[in-house]
Amino acid sequence: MTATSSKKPEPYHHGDLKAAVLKRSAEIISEKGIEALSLRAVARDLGVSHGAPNRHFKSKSELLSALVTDIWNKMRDATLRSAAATETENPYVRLNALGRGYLRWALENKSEFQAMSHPDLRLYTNNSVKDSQIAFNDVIKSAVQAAQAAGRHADIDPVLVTLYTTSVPFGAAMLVTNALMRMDDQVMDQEALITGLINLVVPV
Amino acid sequence: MTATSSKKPEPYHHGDLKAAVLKRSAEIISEKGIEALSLRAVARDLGVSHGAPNRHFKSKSELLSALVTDIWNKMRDATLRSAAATETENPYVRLNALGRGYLRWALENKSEFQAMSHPDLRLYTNNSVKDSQIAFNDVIKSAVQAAQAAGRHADIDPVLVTLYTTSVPFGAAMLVTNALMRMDDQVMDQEALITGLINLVVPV
DNA sequence: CGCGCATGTAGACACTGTCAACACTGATGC
DNA sequence: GCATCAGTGTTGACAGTGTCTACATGCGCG
Repeated sequence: MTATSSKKPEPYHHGDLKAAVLKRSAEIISEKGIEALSLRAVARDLGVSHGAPNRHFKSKSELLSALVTDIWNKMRDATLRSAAATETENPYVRLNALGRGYLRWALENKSEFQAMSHPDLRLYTNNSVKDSQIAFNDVIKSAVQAAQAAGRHADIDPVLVTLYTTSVPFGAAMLVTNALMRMDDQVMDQEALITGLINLVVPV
Repeated sequence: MTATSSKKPEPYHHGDLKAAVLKRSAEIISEKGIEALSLRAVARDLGVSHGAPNRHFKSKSELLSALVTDIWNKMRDATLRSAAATETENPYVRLNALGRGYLRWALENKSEFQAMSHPDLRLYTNNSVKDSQIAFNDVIKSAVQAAQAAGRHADIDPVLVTLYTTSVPFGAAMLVTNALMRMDDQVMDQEALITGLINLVVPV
């Protein structure tokens, strides 16, 4: 029955179940989407009893929060890396690169992106998730305001400009990954779409 | 026990259970959000056995599809009404009004808007939902192309321009209704936000 | 060495969607 | 006018879920 029946007697304590649960959960989300994630399924996959994960996560919400916090951070890193790669101080170029980096990450990590914005997270807003969101939003806000200082929509309420600037890559990612918008024949190359779209919001 | 115990003997057949289920489901979504919707809860609310709704909806998915189709249509009507109210043929003004109408509807019908874009709908794409989406997207696409013909981003791929134009109201609605973006102190009047935001995408 | 606390197990509970077997009702065909 | 039968509602079952509690185990610290 058990894979390691002869060699290891499957030690009573897993060793690092918490990390294993997080890892396997992330895999399931990537492979089958966040809908397919269940505590019991993860426990089964790890050859552990159904109640074991509860020792490490008081609720499914808590597990989700941990996962999504991690996803937010990975997204932020990818986005910032994309901006850093331009090696510029031109705020337009930087903002443009941030937008492209964000959108590219979302399209290439569809499941994670969907998990980030999953409605289940609305119910029990963990603070760590909120903190990650705020940290990322602050980065964007700064970049937007730097561009404003350089003349982009200089005379408009920064809150409005930030919302506008954020809405495009985010909204496009949602529309495309959720197939809410029919992309006729998607003959368009993904990178061309990313560049073309972001250029409409932040011309360089 | 039953409310009408003496007068009506609670007839075996409900009369129009299908409509009642749809109505009550829509109410639940509006009041408590789509997460709180369960077939059994609806059945309880209607004083009917837990299996009864299955006679009218083979699955929860089917119920959701019917609900969301209806929501899409109501959203489309509200949006088109907003555009019609301008009584103009200027494609810029019309497109701007469409954007404002869409965003206003989303903000004022938060639960319905969230239901429209709920990931559960990804699983089993009913055709009626798809048709409603396509019908609405076609309207938007036409309006966008009319504006292109009048000079707005005239030399850019229409697919790109449509995605861009749609992303702003949609993305903003998602960000605001899901509280994914921190709206600092939302001192800003809602109508000012709507107008200001849409003016950034479709200046008039 | 022994004890305590963290961890894992096993079972129970309430809830969900879905299905099949049964019951009732109203309309249709004769 | 009556039998039949499709439509509708009921009931019970099943598998699955998250969460809780009582119990078992074993690691590490005093």
